[in-house]
Amino acid sequence: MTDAAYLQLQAMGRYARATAGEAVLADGDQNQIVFVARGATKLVAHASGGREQVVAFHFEGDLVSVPARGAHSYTLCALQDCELIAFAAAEFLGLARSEPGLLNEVLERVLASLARSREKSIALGRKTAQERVASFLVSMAGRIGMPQEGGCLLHLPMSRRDMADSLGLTIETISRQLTELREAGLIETSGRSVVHLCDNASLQARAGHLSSAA
Amino acid sequence: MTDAAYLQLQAMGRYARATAGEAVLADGDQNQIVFVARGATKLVAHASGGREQVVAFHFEGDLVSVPARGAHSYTLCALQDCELIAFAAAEFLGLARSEPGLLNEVLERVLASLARSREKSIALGRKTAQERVASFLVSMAGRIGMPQEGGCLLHLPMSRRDMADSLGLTIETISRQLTELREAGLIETSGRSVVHLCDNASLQARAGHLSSAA
DNA sequence: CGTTGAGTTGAGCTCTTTCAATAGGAGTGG
DNA sequence: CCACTCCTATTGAAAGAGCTCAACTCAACG
Repeated sequence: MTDAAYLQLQAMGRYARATAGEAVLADGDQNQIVFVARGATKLVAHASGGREQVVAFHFEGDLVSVPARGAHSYTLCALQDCELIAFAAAEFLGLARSEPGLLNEVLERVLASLARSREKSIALGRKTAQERVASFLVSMAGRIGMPQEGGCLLHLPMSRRDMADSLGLTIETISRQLTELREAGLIETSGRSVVHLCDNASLQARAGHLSSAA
Repeated sequence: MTDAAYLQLQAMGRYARATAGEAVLADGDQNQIVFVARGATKLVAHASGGREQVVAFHFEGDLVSVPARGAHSYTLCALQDCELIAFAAAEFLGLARSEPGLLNEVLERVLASLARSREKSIALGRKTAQERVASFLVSMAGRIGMPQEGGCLLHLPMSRRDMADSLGLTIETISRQLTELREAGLIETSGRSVVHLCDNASLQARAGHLSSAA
């Protein structure tokens, strides 16, 4: 990227800090692009009747596309203390047009987001509660898990409610499924947010993933 | 776009025809980008146990990103007779890098796909059967509906099974909900695939959409 | 060390699914 | 053009997965 472009980017980006639990960006009238410099966030969609759906989680280094308000409204919320850089999507893409490298990078990240969103659709549309929870753990392990001998260690920054709102379940069901997975020896838990995945292969099987041979 | 780029694009694109019901593109080992020149398609994800989730529908002029096989496999299927142009995503993006206009166009379409995918997540995660069907109709009306005085006319190219697999329901539930909407006077149906939306406002209310005042 | 909110566990209920039977549409061949 | 057939869609009754409501337990923090 050229220095000039970099400066422009800095000029149009709004830097923001947010403390855990805080709404960073309420739904506006235009699309936003947000870069998560530090921390973790959730993108929450609001439907009628106060129902909420967590549409995506984001971690350090992730890029988030926050849609303008339409049939539903969206809010970006901090799960932990965060540092964020927000851009109006139109401006950002206008600049990026003259910076193919940047544009390409953004496109690849957006494609990855799309792929994750589709995986979520599969879970929400066709999987049982247990499969959803297992899928969630496997997915999180891939994004923020710390590999250990004989497993993977997870520090989940989100609450049971966040998981429930992400998986289309209730907190009670999340709790019950975690208990079942624990009793099956697939995971170990410690406190509210630490999960140790003991048997990734079995977990993937319970996640309803296609076996690679299929 | 330059002529040279256009020629390159033509050279790397694979043209394909498909008849209704046919699988156009089984899951490969690399991402694909497909342009729907004519017809309509569905992108189907396969989970264990033969379960299928329709992840997206596409119509004439749409661009589809078909993911490589991962935890689930994806198949692009023709709903009607189609003409398609398929690219290996890596090649396509390589060329697009030198064509910012093209890249930008692709990015905007992918962002639109992401937004639709998220709307689907809301439906699958937090909406009742009736709300899902109403949302589906409203969404389809926006994409392929023909406005009429006092409503909107829809020719749905997909079967009840496709709708069910898209909305995370069964064909029986789809049928029952359509009946309810018909009896409530919100829609009229004719044959298998024609639906007339009589009252868009009420339909949006039943879709669980946020009222614009909220 | 107590308080408070988050998480877990249990029992009954609801919405959607499942299973089964009927009706309807589209295409075919007489 | 109509009758026949097959597959899709509709409708009904029973079963099940997850939800709701309620009580209890635990962990973090002052």
